[in-house]
Amino acid sequence: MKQQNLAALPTLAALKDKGFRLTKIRRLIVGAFFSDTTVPVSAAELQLQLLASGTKANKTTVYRELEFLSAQGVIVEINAGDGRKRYELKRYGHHHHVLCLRCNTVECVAVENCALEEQLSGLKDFKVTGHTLNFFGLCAECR
Amino acid sequence: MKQQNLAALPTLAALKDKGFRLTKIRRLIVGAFFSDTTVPVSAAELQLQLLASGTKANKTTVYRELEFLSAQGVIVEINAGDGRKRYELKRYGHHHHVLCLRCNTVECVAVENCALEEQLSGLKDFKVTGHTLNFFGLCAECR
DNA sequence: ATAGGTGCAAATGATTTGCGCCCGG
DNA sequence: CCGGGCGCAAATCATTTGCACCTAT
Repeated sequence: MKQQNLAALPTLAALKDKGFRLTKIRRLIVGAFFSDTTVPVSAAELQLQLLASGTKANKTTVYRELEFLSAQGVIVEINAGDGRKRYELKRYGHHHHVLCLRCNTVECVAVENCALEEQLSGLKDFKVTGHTLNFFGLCAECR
Repeated sequence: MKQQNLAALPTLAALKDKGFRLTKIRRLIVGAFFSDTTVPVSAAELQLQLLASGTKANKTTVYRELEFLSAQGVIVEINAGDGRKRYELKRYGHHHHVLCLRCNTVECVAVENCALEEQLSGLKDFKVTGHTLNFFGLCAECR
């Protein structure tokens, strides 16, 4: 059972190189992000995933690990606008999100010809460093 | 002092026509949205504005009024991604927001050639009804 | 008078923090 | 061994809800 999530290994090795420990929970969480690369997860969902795979992790620990992995640039925070934050693996392909207004699930999408930051106007002295773009609607099941 | 916020009067009249009461707090809140049309406000900020203009309003009342005005289509909810919701007057000119990462202020901006929803790809059966686009960066004071 | 509004206090829900114990290197 | 990690409980913060009182119409 140790051979799963090979994709996570370089990231784990990098963390270790930086002097951080590779605890069981950390391995599992990083592994989870690498095994499900399509849907951003919330802290609670991640805690449930761990539980489902047989590991009880404290809520606080999950929050702290998400904060840690964000700080390390492994994952990024997604804010869907419903109360909870979600996280996904940081990947350099730029993309955006689609949210179902009924069931609150989040999907990733691409936008063609995305050069939004160059198209801003009316900005007085504002240094833009990034953006988020969320689409809202109804997913296949909720329509 | 009764002649201020003339711009709010049609909206107030419309609410009255629908059978809702024009209480002092309601008039003041609608008036506040019409008098400062540039910056989305949070519930707490709005409560402070009322206080500053001499009216004590309960936090709960402010939240309920914001919910009410949203439901009536007078204002719209903006989610900046920091914990708090903000609201601004609903206007039909489509625009987006710029957030300062340091002081969390929000400004409104226009994006040229904005046809985002037509540019989505890879969406399986998702019915898109709207979007939010937030830019992040540093405002003039925080740079 | 009467339904819509308001205020206060308590509940909720997500996230954070303090602190002592534990374990990976 | 020892500092980073972990769990538990309590604290925060924004927002919501229950309930009794108030007031615009």
